[in-house]
Amino acid sequence: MEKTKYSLATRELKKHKKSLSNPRLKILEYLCYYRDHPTAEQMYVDLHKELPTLSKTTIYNTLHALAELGLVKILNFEENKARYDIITEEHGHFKCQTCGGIFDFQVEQKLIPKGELLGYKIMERNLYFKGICKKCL
Amino acid sequence: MEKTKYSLATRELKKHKKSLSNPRLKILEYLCYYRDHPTAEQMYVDLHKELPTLSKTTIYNTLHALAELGLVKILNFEENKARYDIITEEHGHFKCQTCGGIFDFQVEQKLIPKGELLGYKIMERNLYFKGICKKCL
DNA sequence: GAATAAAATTGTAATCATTACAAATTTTCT
DNA sequence: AGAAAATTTGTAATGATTACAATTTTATTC
Repeated sequence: MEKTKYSLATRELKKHKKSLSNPRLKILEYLCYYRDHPTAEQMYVDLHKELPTLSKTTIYNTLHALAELGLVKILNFEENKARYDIITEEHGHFKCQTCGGIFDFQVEQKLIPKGELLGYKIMERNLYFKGICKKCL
Repeated sequence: MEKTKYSLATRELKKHKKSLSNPRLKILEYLCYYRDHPTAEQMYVDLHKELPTLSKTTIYNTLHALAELGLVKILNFEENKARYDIITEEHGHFKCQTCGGIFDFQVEQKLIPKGELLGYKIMERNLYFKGICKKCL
C-alpha cells in the first residue's frame, strides 16, 4: 500500500472532524492499494469479505465525502457506472476496449484550449481515450 | 438547420440500407438544429409535440444506429445520463457548473500523450472541462 | 467511566436512465 | 397487391445510485 496518500488522507479526515472509522479506513486502504479505478460494486464485493457488515450506502457515502475533501476523483466516463481514483493529480485515462483495463497516462502540457474558453474559469480537466492496449493488440 | 450534416447523414443512412423513416429524419433534424448536446429525454419531450407517436425506445435505437455509422457521438461525461452530439470532429466540451450549459472548444494540437501509450491503438479522444462560463462569472 | 449528544452506518425502498422484448406497424421487395 | 424484412412501440426489466429512517458507533460532558 502507498503510505503517503493514505496518511495524507487520514490527516485530512481528522482536520475536517471526520472520524477514522473502520469502513473509511478500509475503503481508503483499498483505493491506495488497488489503483485500478474500481467501481463501487467492485469495492463492495471485495471489502465485504473482510468487513461483512459493510453496506453499499456506506461505500457511496464515504467516496462522496472523500471526493468532497479532494482526496478522491470520481471518474464519469463509462456509460453507466462511476469509477474512483485516489490519484487526484491531473492525468489522462485510457480504456482498452478489448480487456476493459484502464491505464493512466501523463499529458505533455496543461491542456490549454484555443480562444473559445478565454474568460472561462476552468476548474477541472478530464482527458479520456479509448482504444486497444499494447497487450491486446 | 445545418444542411450539410443533415444531407450527409441521410446519404449515409441510405448507403447502409437504413430507411429514412419519419422518426429518424425528425431526430436528425433535431440534432442538426439544436446543437446543444441534448439528452435523450430532452429530445423525447420536444419531438413528442410534433410526432406524438414517437417512443423513447425509438430515440435510443436511432441514436445508437447513428452512432454506429459515426454520424453521432455519444457523450458520457455526466454522472447519470448521456448526451448526443452531431458534431463528430474532435473537439473538447466545457460544462458550466452554474448554468449547466455545455460549450464546444477546439484543441490546439492532436492531444498526444507522453510515453505511456506508446504502442497503444488510440481510437477515440475525449476532452472534458468543468468550471464556470464567462456569462455566469 | 457512565450518560448523553452527535456522527456514521445500515438495510430497504425509491429513483431514473437505459435496455429487453414481443406485438404492432411501416417499409421494401417481388 | 401480398409477403418478407425492417422499424417502431409500449411495457416491463435492469442496474447504478440515492433517500431515508432506524440502529450502531464515536465523541463529548459531567
